[in-house]
Amino acid sequence: MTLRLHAPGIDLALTLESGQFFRARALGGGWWRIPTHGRCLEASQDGDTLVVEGAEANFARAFFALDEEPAGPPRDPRVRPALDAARGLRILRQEPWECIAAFITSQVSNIPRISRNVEDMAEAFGRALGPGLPRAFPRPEELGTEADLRALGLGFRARYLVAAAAWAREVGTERVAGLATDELLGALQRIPGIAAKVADCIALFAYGRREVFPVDTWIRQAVTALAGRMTDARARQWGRERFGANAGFVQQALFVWARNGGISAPDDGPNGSGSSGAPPPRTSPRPRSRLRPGAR
DNA sequence: GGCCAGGTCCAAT
DNA sequence: ATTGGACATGGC
Repeated sequence: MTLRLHAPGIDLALTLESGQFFRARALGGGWWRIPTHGRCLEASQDGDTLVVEGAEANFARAFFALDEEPAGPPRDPRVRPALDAARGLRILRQEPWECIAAFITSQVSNIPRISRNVEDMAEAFGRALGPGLPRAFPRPEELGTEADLRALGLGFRARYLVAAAAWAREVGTERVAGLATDELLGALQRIPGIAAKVADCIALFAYGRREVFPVDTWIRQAVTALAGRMTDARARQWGRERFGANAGFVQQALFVWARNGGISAPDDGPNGSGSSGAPPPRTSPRPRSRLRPGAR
């Protein structure tokens, strides 16, 4: 069964490689394999049409958030370059438990490693989805012990993952789905290993809360370039107040933009204690990892 | 081979 | 309330 879904302006490759979801793999020919929500679908794009195999329309529309209003014009013209760089980006609606685990895994890491860690957890503990297919991400009760996870290379995150799995089993990810956003964030932050940044990512990428503005090292740099140095907590507020219902989208656009070298301002750590004397500005931002320039 | 990474927790101001 | 280190491992 092949689905053709109207997805105006979408850039599927950008969406799947923007660092919000870690299990999409390019199959070649513009096709992607996407294990999510306990199944494996395939997708490609034909202009404004999303072509999907292996899922029913309602499921695909929900995962790709196709019924959402596209982000309106930015209130702040300074983010225009970032939004241009991220044209076609969509925010997916991920499965909450996998999203929780993935963003715990993301701590002090990088996208290639996060992807590998998430894949390793699936291959080690997940249910088989079929011959030749990747495994599902393990359910909370299937995730291994802390020692198992350390053996997979998860490091200090292993303890947090085990705690989050216990929470997901005992409380359940659906129990908090109806909470107001700040209550949801509070509930998530009661899990050891989840603080503001990871909670924001989960609220944004799994619970559809587009009004949050997760602040990581890249966003810290972007906000510094746009509005000057401030603490992460302030930057988070700044983004929420400035971009309102679009904060999450703008944040992800800034993330893509910053990682692609859109920033030239220096950065000095999470608390904005910048050296008062003007430091020699780096002339080049540093040759950081690109977002695979070859990939569409 | 270092440096630093989609952070968080804890102890010491 | 703010701040510096520790935490495990691996990309580049």
